[in-house]
Amino acid sequence: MARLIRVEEIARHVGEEVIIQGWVYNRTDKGKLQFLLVRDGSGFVQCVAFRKELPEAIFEQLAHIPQESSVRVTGIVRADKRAPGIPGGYEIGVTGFEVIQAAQGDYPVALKEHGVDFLLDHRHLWIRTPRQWAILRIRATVIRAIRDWLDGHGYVNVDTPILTPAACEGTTTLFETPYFDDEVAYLTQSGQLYNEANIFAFGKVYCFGPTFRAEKSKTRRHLTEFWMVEPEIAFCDLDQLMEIEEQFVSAIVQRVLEERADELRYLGRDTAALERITPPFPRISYDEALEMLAAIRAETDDPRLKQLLAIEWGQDFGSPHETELTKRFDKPLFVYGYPTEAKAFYMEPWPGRPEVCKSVDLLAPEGYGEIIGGSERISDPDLLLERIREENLPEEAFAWYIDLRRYGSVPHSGFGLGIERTVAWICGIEHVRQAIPYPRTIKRLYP
RNA sequence: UCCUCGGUAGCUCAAUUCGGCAGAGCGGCCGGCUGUUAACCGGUUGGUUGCAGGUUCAAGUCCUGCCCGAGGAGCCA
Repeated sequence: MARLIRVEEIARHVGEEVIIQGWVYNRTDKGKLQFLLVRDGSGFVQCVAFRKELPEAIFEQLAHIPQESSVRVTGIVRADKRAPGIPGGYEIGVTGFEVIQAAQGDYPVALKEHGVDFLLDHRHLWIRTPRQWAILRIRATVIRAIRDWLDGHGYVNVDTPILTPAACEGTTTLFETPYFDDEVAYLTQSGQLYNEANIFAFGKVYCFGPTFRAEKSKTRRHLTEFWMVEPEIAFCDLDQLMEIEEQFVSAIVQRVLEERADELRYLGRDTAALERITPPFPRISYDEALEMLAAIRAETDDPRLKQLLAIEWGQDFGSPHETELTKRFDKPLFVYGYPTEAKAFYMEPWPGRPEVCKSVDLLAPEGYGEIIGGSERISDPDLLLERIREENLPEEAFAWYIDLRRYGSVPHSGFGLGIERTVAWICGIEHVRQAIPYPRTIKRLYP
């Protein structure tokens, strides 16, 4: 009696008669021989049907089944090196075929080249194709690795609000939404301030969810809605923070290598580059980074690059700076000790150098840019108040935040890791919009 | 907000420096083929050239304005 199986476990069923439920991804018509590539959500498998081996009516139905129809296929599993699919190398010799629904009308997403705009308009269908499917499977594994690592290291998941009364950081643009009785709420751009409250109850915490930035950024690294995991740790200084970050990021990458090898292979990812991602990661200071950039500028003959890399002490790095710096390393790169003026108000000053703060960014290799921003936070209430006043932030809104430093303040640190940039880097894809199921960009709210 | 590139069939694109019958491939449909890998071969289907004006005997092509998209800068994860 044939058993229902999932394609991802097909290797365990060689020689058995099985049932696959799924959708017709592609069909190759060879006349008396039909190849169906069927996907069932867990993988893609080739089903081979010969005219002489099936009742005529069934074979005719199979030979005309439209792309993306839902079907139930019965057949014998066999190993065959020629068989395409994910995992591939196995195929099903069809003994039975049942149509659940024949797809109606032409399917828009052909197995051919399409433009970006067309694909994004059809994102609800595009995610069925193997490349997008593989990326989103890896995203799910990244998220699971994140939660498993944090849960396994004593962190408590404490969720923070998405509707907030004010900016966490005054600098970036917020999405505004009407709230009851003529009030206004903002979509969160970080759970950090709430995380800081939560560590005084739980020690080590993280929040994980969507965050929103109304920046008019149009690049391959930006979305207006993106997911971020933000751990925050009590009794933790900047050095300890970097150790946590490199352990954390390495664990995520290694987990994907273990569990999503088929998907990485399908994407054509150079896995050797990922296998190198183990602690420790190189660490350079902002000052050292500036020296490196000056050296790179001196070496290059490209006037455009010279122009792009121009930077003065006090400025934050742009994308070109990050790319050039990370080119010199084959692991993620820590850059710490940014100028205070370039960073948020809550960052602890460097001892003896108030113009520098105890911040650290983690830059991904291969030009994927900043995947983590973090810092040690100010723990002294008076200093925090002073910084809030310097930045002209509304003091009343931060009353609760200053409270945290009054009742048992401790050195503490935290960071935020951007999920889509991390997934894009691990997958080796060109744009973060493919690393989230339904990307939201400045020009796109559909589907 | 700025810079660069683009918008022609359902999709991807072509249409000759210098205006002259709007085309091909793919997809769909019909037929052929027992090992295809985005199959291949033959036939067939398919157009408000982003929008609005203007110049001209004639505009996809030239001019003006607008709309939309992409990549990048700035900002950021």
